[in-house]
Amino acid sequence: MEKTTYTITELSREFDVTPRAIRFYEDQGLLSPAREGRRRVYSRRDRVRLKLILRGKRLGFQLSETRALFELYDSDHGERGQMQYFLEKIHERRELLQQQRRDIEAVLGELEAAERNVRDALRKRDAPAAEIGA
Amino acid sequence: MEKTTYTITELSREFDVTPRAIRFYEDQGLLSPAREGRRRVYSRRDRVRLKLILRGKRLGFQLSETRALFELYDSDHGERGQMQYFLEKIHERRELLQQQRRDIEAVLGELEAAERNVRDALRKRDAPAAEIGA
DNA sequence: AAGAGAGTTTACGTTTACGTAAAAGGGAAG
DNA sequence: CTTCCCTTTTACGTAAACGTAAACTCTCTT
Repeated sequence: MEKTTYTITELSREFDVTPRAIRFYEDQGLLSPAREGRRRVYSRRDRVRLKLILRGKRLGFQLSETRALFELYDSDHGERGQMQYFLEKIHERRELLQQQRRDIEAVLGELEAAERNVRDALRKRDAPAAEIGA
Repeated sequence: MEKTTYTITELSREFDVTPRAIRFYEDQGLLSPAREGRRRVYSRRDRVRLKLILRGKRLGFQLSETRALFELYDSDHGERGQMQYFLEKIHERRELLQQQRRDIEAVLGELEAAERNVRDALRKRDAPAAEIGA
């Protein structure tokens, strides 16, 4: 059987975040785990959301932005206005991500160039005689 | 002739940041423009650095991290230890960027799927008769 | 019964990256 | 000279995302 519920410490270990952070995401309206008495019980849906939150963070999303996307996703898909709005948001986000990807390509390229330079310099140190051109 | 110096407002307009931000980067040791009296005069090197700072920001670098990279880059390339350290930093940074790129691919994929869903839903609204299957 | 260990609430503290306002210094235009 | 505009310095303010500490509550375990 696949695991179907999680405690806060399980999730915090799996994703390497503190329980404090997870509770904070709940405060901000990004998670809403069930309760068993006072204790929080996380479903698989909660777990997926946590994963999405963290991925969003890695990409520079603010929590409020991620929450807005969740709300849009949960909202009434029948409302035409909502859907158009959602499409706009998707478009904006895509532009940002594509810019980010270009930035990454640029930096990766520069890193490679820098690495080659350093390696060359190291080679010259290790075989200084070669510098004479023989 | 290519432009060779810039004022703070020129740069702030070109890159769409406030002068306040540019001065702040200087406070943090990321820029060190010349002075003409009290006024700041930015060279092309300063301009390049500003561009790099902003790109770093888009990728989630903290200013302190960008500064560290600048310092490494400026530092004594003759010192073997420095060079090894630089290579390590490059490696770390590359791993992070590659993870980020994977995140972006994932999100772009999800955005596409979400967009298709919404567009389908819109089509069904616009041609409800087709739902019957005729 | 008593302690250990995890989880909870409440609330104040902290860091990063600037925003914003106040006060003052040129310089160039009228 | 006065006015206007840009720039500078100084300094306090702020939002986001938690960290950290205090004081409880439960639930076992010994």
